[in-house]
Amino acid sequence: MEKQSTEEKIKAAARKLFIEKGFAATKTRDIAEEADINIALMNYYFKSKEKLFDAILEEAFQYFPGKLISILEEEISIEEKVTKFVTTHSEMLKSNPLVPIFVLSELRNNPQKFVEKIGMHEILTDGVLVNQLREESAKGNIKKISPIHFLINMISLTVFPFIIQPALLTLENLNTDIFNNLIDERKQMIPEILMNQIRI
Amino acid sequence: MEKQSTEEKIKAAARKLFIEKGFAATKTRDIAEEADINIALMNYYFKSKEKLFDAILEEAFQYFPGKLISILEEEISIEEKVTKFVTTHSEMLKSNPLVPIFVLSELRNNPQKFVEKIGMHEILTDGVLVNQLREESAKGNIKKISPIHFLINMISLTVFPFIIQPALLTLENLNTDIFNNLIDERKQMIPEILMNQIRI
DNA sequence: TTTTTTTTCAATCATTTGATTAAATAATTT
DNA sequence: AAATTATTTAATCAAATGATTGAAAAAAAA
Repeated sequence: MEKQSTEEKIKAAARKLFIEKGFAATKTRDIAEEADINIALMNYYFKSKEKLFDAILEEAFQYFPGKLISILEEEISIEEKVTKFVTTHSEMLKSNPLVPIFVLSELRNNPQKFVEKIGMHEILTDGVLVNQLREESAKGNIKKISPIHFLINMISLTVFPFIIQPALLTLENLNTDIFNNLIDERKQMIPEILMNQIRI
Repeated sequence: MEKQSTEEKIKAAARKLFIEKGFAATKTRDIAEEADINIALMNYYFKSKEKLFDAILEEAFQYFPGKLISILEEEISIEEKVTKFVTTHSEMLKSNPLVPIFVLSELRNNPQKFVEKIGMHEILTDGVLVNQLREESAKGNIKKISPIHFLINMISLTVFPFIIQPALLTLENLNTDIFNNLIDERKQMIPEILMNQIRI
């Protein structure tokens, strides 16, 4: 374990707590304690709790969605793309299972910000996947489907289990390992479901 | 508009704000202002902010999931059941579109409570739908499927659009009417997807 | 080494927040 | 009407919270 800079310690602690409890429920003193630093240092490095939150969000947005969106833009078949997207997304979520709850609960404060950062509009109108779905159905290779429904279905089926994960894990016969097994099963199942729907 | 009792005014205001902003971000003074009452009345009627929250949650749980769970227990075919469940659920969510974000973001504070209230364990082990899926696949009428995946898929596909609704509504070409149209389309689409998956 | 700059700290500030009090008003009972 | 009970209010409290200060310590530059 190499020594972290104070700035990194603060970010790591804040990231953990914001994700676990949300912005409003995370107190500056919680962050200071978790990071094992003096409260004043939080303001010294980040000016305010809000700016710290923004900094963390900014970083997360740089890494997290970019990787997924680039998959949507690859020039591979729809089936390959769906499989790759769902697999990659599932693995990312297995490493960061609390992220979906965090995103959805902060979404209500500033939905615009999230939409812009992800580039949702472009994905839905000009994205390669959207065009593939249009072209292939025009050629008669797949059933006609509304791209927005197809995307919503794909993301719903992948993300939602993580949203209810805290609930599922309270069941006696369900622990993290079993949950992750379910997710692995879904990496095969979800593409099958989606392709089933459009296969002629 | 008939006159509301003070207690009802407080509950209505609190319900609105808790759902919009969550527990931690909703301040007692916000509730008092929204309800147009003196702050002391909140404590007079409900003792504390937390007890007020619990009272509202209690009421919501009495109404909301009960109706859906009873559908799962009806003695009708799987296809009828899925269609009825998804339709009813969608209509309920159209009337209360912010409920999923509220429920799921408060879930992290006390997942046990939610699981118990819904009776999740019973649904997953002894529920009529779960048994139907087992029996029909044993008879060879449908493909073998893990009931937990089937339920997760059904609920994911229905609920998730409402989770991203605030984001979707920021898009220029998407308003509430168009969103509700999408949901209506999904009332047909989701049962098709689910039955496609298990049809032999 | 001395000076300067950067980083850290304990103490404290001002505001916000959940809650309470005691008095005033309204409603109900006798 | 008088007495009693229930409801409402303005004022206030104590704790929590986000942020700041000025001095001390550590690091870097001269």
